[in-house]
Amino acid sequence: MFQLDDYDKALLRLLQQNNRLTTEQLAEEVNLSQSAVQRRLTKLRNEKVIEADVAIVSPLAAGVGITCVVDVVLHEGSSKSIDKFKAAMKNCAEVAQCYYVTGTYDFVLIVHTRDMAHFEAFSKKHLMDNQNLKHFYTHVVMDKVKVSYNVPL
Amino acid sequence: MFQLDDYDKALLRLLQQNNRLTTEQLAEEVNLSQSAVQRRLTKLRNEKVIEADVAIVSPLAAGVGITCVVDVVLHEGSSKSIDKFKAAMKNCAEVAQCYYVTGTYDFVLIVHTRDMAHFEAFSKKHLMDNQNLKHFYTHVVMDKVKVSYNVPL
DNA sequence: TTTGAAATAAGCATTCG
DNA sequence: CGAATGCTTATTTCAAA
Repeated sequence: MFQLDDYDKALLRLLQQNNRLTTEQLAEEVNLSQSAVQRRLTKLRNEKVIEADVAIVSPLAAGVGITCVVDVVLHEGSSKSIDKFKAAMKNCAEVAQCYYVTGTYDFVLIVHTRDMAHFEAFSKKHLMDNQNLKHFYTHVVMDKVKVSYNVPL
Repeated sequence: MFQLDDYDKALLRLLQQNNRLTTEQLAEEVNLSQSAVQRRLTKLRNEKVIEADVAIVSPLAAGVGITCVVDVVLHEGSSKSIDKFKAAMKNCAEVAQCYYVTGTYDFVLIVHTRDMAHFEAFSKKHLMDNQNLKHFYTHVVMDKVKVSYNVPL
C-alpha cells in the first residue's frame, strides 16, 4: 500500500477542498517547488490515492428539492436477493449513496428527488413494488448540516 | 434561479464524473466550440451551479478502515441544543456527513474512522459523553454499494 | 448580443543538473 | 530535489453574424 508522507497529506487536504488550485499555488502552501508538487500529484493519481476529480453540482440548481435518508429491511433470504437489490440501486439516478450495513436494517440510501411527488414515484417503483423488501423507513432531510466527501488525513 | 439548457446539463453530467477534461474534449462530446464551452463553464462556476471542484481521496489510502452510519436521537429540548449538536458535527473531521431529519430519529451521520478503536473513541467523546443526546444506533458499513455525490440531471 | 477563430497568457509536465 | 523550458490548455480579444 502507498505510504503518504506529510507533504502528500497536506496536498490531499487542499485538493479535497479545491482541485483547481495550480501546482504553483499548492507549492506555495506546502513549501515545495512546483515540479515536486507536480510529481507528487501524478503519482497520487496514478496510484489511485486520488480516486477521481469531480465537479460538485448544486442540488438546488439541478432541480433537487428533496433529499431523503431511507432505511431498508429485506426479507430473510439468499445472498442473491441482496445482490439484486445492490445492482438496482447502483443503476438508479435518484440514489446518490447506498450502504449495506449491520444492525437493525440492511441498507441505508441517500435519495435525491425534485419534490415529494417524485420521491413517491421513486419509492413506489423501487421500494413498494419490490418483493425482496420487507419494509422501509423514510426520513426527510430538513438540514444538510454537513455534506463533505472528505476523508480525515 | 439559473436556467440550465441541454448543453449545460450535458456538461455538468460529464464534469461530475471528471472535472479534468479539457474544454476541447468537452466541446467534442457535446458538439460545441471550445470557446462556447469555456464561456459556459465560467458562468456555471460564477453562478455556483458548480459549487466546488474537488479531488476524491481513497478512504482506504487515507487510512479509513471503518465507515459507520449513526442514527442519533436527542432529548426533547430547545433549538439551542440542536444548533449546538450541528456545530459540533461540522467541526468533527471523522464526520463526513450529517443530516438533520424528520422521523424516528433526529440526525444521521456518516462517520469515517481508522478502525473500531478509533470509532469507539469518537463515539465516547462526541456521543456517549453528550448530555443532549438520548441515544444512538451504530450501523457498520459492510459494503459501500454506491457512493456518489452526483445529482440527477 | 452571441459565436467561433486566432492570439496571448497561464499552467503543466519534462528534462537536466 | 529545484530550476529552467517546451508543450499543452485556458482565457481573452476580435471580427463576423
